[in-house]
Amino acid sequence: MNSYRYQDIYSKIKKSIETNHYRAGKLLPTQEQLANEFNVSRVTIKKALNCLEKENLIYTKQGSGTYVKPRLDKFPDNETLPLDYPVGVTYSHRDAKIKNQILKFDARMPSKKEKTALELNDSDPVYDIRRLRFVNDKVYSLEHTIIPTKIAPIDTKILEGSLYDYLGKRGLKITDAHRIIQALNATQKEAELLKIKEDTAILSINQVCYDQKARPFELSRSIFIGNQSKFGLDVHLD
Amino acid sequence: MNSYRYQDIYSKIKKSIETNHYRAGKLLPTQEQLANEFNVSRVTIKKALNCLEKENLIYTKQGSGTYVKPRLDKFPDNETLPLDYPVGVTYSHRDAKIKNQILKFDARMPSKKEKTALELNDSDPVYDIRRLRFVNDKVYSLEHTIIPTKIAPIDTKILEGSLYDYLGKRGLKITDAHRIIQALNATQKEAELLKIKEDTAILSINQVCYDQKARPFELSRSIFIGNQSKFGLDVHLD
DNA sequence: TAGTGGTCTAGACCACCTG
DNA sequence: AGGTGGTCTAGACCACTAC
Repeated sequence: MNSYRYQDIYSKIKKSIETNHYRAGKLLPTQEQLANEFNVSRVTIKKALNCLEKENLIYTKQGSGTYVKPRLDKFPDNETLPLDYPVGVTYSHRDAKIKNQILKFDARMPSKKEKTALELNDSDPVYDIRRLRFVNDKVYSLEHTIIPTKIAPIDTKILEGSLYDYLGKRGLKITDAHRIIQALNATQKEAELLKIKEDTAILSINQVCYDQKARPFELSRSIFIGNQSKFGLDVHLD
Repeated sequence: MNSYRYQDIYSKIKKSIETNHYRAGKLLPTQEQLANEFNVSRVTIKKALNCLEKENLIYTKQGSGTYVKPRLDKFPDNETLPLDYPVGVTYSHRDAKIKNQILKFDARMPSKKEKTALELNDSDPVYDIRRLRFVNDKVYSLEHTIIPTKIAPIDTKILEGSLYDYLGKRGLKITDAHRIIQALNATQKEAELLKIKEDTAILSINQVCYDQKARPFELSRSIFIGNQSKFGLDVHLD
């Protein structure tokens, strides 16, 4: 029961915006009026409005009022994948048929770079995983993942499903990720695996994942076929 | 004078974290103690801490305390460009020598797609601009920009500098941008302009920019040479 | 059970925009 | 000048963690 007053109010106002009860570009009632309507203090209204503002649904102008933002409709085509959410295919293609082919599953000691990036001790081994991912039986991406073995025991069965779901169930939550994106020409080997011609443009995403305590727990590189994958990103500047 | 108590406290605590007075991974004083120390109410402390949490410098655990996050050092090499800030080169390469070569500067009526995307009336023309951008005398990117003429008068002089700076001075602030990123093989014409071989991988960024009222005011496509440009992104999930 | 962060109030004052 | 959002207080109670 995650039931706080401000969350309740937040949901109700949000619904009112979505159902066009509060019209885009128009003023919301004053915070005072809302406070009366919901029988709470103005501070609580403000908290709810702050959530809406963070979600880009409204904006406030001091001395003038609170306005509803016109709806910017995200990514209408399901082809476009959000770049600001976990890379795993499972999150994006909810309704599609996902398959993972495991090309490599091994454990070894980390390289110097890996040890540094994952903040490991000399005694900590890592899993070294390569997977080819299919969406609706079509080759979709190639992933290389490094995870310390101490994070969680992993087997091939898990790797055929969603790794993030598995880790999530064990209490490990991704809260931050650091990504580096680059366009490259596919090497011969990459092209072979992705069933494309050599030198076809691919999108490469290097990622470090962090948990809530900012401890790194995964290092990965994913590559996608350029003309088959679009990534979208909504930037918000303060 | 943007001087609020919570901002002041925010800055002071931030400095204390940066100077390692409050150590990474360790507990901060309780909110109560901080409230006494700064002679404010606990609510004000909380507001300051919320700002720090939003910036990813601390995290709170109910019933336990407030912890300092280990520092994740952004993008150490200046090669990597932030993907969550304006695309313009001027923002990124502060210390480099920037030059813009104008390939095309024209005004015309918008296409149907452009008219829709920019929410234009039948009578609104747009500027159609193509620029080749150089960093330290090296070809860096190719940009195609569409801007309604009613947004601001633009001339070639302005286009040789930073368009965003110019628009900013006129009171137009980018607050949101919607981007679509894709890796592609350069066409013959693109390759020629960027002085690369045909089919070299390029990174394409399509962008719609919005002002504070969520009104679109710019449509652009920028392409970058794949193996010369890396883009970075810090993702934060709630 | 004790201690910490999370929420909420009622009222006050400040900063800003609009007529 | 009047009205709106932004900040701040002092105190209360709730929810969670750790022991």
